Amino acid sequence: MKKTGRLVIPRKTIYRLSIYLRCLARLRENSIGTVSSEALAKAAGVKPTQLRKDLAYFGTFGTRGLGYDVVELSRKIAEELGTSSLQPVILVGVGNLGLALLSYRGFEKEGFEIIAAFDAEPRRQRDKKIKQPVIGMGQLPEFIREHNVKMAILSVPAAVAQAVANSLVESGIMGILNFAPIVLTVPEDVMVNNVNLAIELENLSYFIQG
Amino acid sequence: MKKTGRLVIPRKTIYRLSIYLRCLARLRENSIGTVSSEALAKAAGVKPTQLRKDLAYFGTFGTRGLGYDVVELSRKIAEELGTSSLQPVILVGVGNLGLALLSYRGFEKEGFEIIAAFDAEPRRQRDKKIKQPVIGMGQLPEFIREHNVKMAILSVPAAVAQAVANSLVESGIMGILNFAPIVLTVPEDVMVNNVNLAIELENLSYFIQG
DNA sequence: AATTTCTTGTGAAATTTTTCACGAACGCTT
DNA sequence: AAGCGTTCGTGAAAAATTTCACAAGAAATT
Repeated sequence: MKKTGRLVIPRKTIYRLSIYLRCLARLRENSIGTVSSEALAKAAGVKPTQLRKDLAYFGTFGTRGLGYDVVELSRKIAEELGTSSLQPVILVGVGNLGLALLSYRGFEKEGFEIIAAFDAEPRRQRDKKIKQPVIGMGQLPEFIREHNVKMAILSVPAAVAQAVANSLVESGIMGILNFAPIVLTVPEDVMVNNVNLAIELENLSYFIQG
Repeated sequence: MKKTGRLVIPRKTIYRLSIYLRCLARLRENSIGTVSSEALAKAAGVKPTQLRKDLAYFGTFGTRGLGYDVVELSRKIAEELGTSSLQPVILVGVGNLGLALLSYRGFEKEGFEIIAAFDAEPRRQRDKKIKQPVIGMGQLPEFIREHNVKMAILSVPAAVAQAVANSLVESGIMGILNFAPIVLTVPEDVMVNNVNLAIELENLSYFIQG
């Protein structure tokens, strides 16, 4: 009963696949060769059946009675996520948060590299800790096309976020990680993921006072 | 048909309430006094019926034929979220990301203040842009109790995240905004929100290459 | 004040997501 | 090689969430 036709995988499942991948990486570091759905699910904070359902969307990799081969499963998930190859990313908006993200090196070891930063006032390049060039907004479209960049981190003020997003999309950006606290309007085939730290804190705040 | 007994409001709804609140703030800045569910929903990126359902969880505030009073609805949502009062927050782990978050002033105007930072090596206080004191981990429990802090931002390396989380919980922290790329195990009444920027990028990457 | 127009609030339907339950497949032991 | 104990894969059930459809209520208009 193997379906070769690619099913649509829910967004939530994709998120969880990323989590599984990180748990598997830790297992691999500890030289663990095989893992059951129960153990991996526990490490990922989900139920075993959910893990198995998630994997079932794109194949069957386990061995009954034994579990999953850690290396093989890692490879399959990475392949499905398309994380195998490095993705160049640009960052737009070198304010407080933008600068913070640039100085954070955590992306690199996960397969992403911020290759350049853009700002309306590029002379703000005062911070020595960042290695990326800070370029004026005028050169943004040209840079995106030349380097065939598909993903952008948007950390500009809310007031200009939509305008900048429009420009990004026009130049060929297909995915935006948006830190501006507004809902961006983009064409259907462009993907936006929102991150709003204030909302996360607000959310915590709600649930802890019940 | 008014229910006085408090319904359990789904987590997703709480997230959206935060979004509505920000949209309403923008309307207020523009001196708009009244808004329909259709207009507000569009600004928030949801369907009108969903907005109305979300609000219905904790009351009925609209006027049929007219819409919602922007100021009143803001107040009601803020009240429901418990955002009315300032919440003190601490940050643990002044590495790259932690330092980045400290220098980011975006929380303040949203009702949260990072009152102190902690690190195993507090002498890392090299950055002049941050105003918060960086304190040794030894004083963490004492500080939490003395200042009655309930929320913490966790930006330590994955390897020590669980241990630090345990210590936080023991000292009385009830909500953790976790940037460490592992799933924390905490008591049921403690809330954890995970933020993983690499996963967000990975997720984008998946959907743009379909 | 009656009528029209608009927009909310909500029960019901539809959809999505999660969980359950169990047959099937495999390794291990005897 | 037969039997036992695990653990996967998956159709079906359950739960959660979203959307629909429309009655009801309020303002605006004539």
